[in-house]
Amino acid sequence: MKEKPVEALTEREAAEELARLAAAIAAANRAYHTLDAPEISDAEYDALKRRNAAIEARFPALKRADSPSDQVGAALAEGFGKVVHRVRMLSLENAFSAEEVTEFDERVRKFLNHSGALAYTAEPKIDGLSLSLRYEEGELVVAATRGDGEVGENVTENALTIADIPRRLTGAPRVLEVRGEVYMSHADFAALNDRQAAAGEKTFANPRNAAAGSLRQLDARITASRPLKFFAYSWGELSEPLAKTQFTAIARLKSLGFPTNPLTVLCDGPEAMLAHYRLVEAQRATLGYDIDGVVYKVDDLALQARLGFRSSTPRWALAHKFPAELAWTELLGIDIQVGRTGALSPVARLRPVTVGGVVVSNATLHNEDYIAGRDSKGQPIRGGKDIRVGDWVQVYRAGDVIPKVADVDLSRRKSDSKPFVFPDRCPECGSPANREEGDSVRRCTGGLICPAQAVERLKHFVSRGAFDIEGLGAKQVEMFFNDPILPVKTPADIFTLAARDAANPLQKLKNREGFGEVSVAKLFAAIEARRTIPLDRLIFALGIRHVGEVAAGLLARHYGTWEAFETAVTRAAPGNPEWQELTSINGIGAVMAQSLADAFQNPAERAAIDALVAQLSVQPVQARVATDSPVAGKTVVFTGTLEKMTRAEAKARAEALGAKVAGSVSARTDLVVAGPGAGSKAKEAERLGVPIIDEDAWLRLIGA
DNA sequence: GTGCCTCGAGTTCC
DNA sequence: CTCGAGGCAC
Repeated sequence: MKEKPVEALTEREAAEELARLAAAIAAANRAYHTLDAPEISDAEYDALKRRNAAIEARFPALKRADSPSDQVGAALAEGFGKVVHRVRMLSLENAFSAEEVTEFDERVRKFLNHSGALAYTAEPKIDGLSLSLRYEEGELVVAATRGDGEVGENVTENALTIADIPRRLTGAPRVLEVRGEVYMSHADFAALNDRQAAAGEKTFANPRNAAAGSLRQLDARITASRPLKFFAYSWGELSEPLAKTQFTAIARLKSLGFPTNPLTVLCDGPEAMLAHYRLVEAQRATLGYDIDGVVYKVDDLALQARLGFRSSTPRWALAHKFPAELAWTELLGIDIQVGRTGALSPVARLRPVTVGGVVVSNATLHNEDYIAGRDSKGQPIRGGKDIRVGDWVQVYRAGDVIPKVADVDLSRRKSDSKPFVFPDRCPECGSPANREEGDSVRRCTGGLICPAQAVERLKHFVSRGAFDIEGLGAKQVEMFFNDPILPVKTPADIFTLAARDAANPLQKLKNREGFGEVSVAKLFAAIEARRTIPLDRLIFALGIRHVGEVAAGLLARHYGTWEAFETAVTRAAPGNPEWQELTSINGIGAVMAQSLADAFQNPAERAAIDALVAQLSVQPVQARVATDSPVAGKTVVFTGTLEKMTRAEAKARAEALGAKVAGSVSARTDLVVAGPGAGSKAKEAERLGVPIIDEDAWLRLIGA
């Protein structure tokens, strides 16, 4: 692989490469220590470690929690290496009705400004786990699970044991990432469970869990003994296109030796798609493997490219799900949980029941209104039936995951049952729990006084997008929160843990049950490493209401430094210049601005924030460095008629290249793209001296 | 004011 | 994963 000099790396490239190096070094370690068969030479291994160290030296903020430079070459005791997907593995938008399918087709055609019918592929949606197989020069080099879509787990050894997956391809593109689903057939699942039971091992709840559990075995020999299968249905990075259409691309994958689903067909529009859905549904029981719906994709790959992606799903695909499985059970009780924002969430405790292959004993009841049988607008749901303890309730798993209560059997309701009374005080701290006007949730007003809120905020603080401290997860936070010797009540306390432990000669953390010398040293090192924190992570970690990961990123990029951010939000009040600036940030409105001002202007909250920041070195964040696109960071306005694409499409493409698309021309506009019929906006641009180009020039500029 | 599109927050089970 | 709601474009 040709390497870019460390000096020339962008931050993003550096982060990606550090992740790749961590995975490569971990894999080499594992191969060396556990398999007795080093895959790379010592010199190559040293080169990887040197490069890793060089990149870390230039970008200290990017140093990973699992950095290889912190490891002494020891084999990783557990876990798989990480793989950064070159092309993200996305999820699909879901639909549950025929109406939503026709709407999908309309939306796609509107986006493309396509008046005629469009062709789509339709195929069964296999209920397994997705896998990405990377082939280089025809050799399988990496197999990775989906993970969170950005980073998956390296399961190459395990994937190589699956008979359906070719090790070697002939006539394939130089780089080819094949994506598909690993699954287990009903017959194999039943036989496996029989074997497991006979051997006194645990059995699996359903084929999907069995497939997932089998693929994620640390010992590949166990995976080899499990009857896993594979269907290819998509692809990631390619060195050259596979075909011009989805349907022929799948045929190409088949000819390369991958199993593809025989129920994949080409449809000329929504009616044919729905007909195929009904056909697949009718055959569902006899297929011999689990499916949970039908997937539709725009067939023309050029059109797929034009449609592009939303934040986490492609615009050109839709998963049409089968109706969820339902089950009746008894509602044993209703508990109230308190979240980090103080939200009181009711949870149903159920007599355990199997729904869709999994035993469910808890289900969400959303909020007060849901239990009462009305939605937040006062409209009756479930026919206005309320939910009472002791009722027989119908449960399903929304999206096959989250258990919910769908219905109540009034005929089985006991005559002495009483409506559930939602508490108006926090069950954890006793503070009043109020509902704000127009809000559907009741919130504890205790703030930091409420132990439940305090501990949930700490959990948020150490969560993945925030400080993400290895060895300090939700469980440990809860333990330290209640610990009499080394209490952690606020985020700042985390950073004084090591010093407090050192100052206590008698009851050292390392001598406690569940801790040892090594794990304590690792924990303290992980905390130390996070003393240096990028501004965006810090802002997110504060857990300010309405300010999530994305908003935190916007704020960090706008203000750049903690000092600038802190000054601005401390001063911001409706109408003043700081407020104006804050709300002028695209994506930050009045609600978020008020929430930020509230947090920074409340003395107790402010004290906690100041104590925390005093412990940290906050890394400034540069305004988004220009990508290699010529329009990155530029503000563009489209006006007049666009002939080669629709407005929505032009906007999406421009934004994908890092440009900001505005609706009106101002002094801050960098470029106006004017089509025929452009009127006042073009005139305004002329007056302000903003460059104006036509659509063709725009397309050339962005290299389309 | 209305209608997208995203984001934020809360949730379950393995 | 889903719901509710914030933010913004039309």
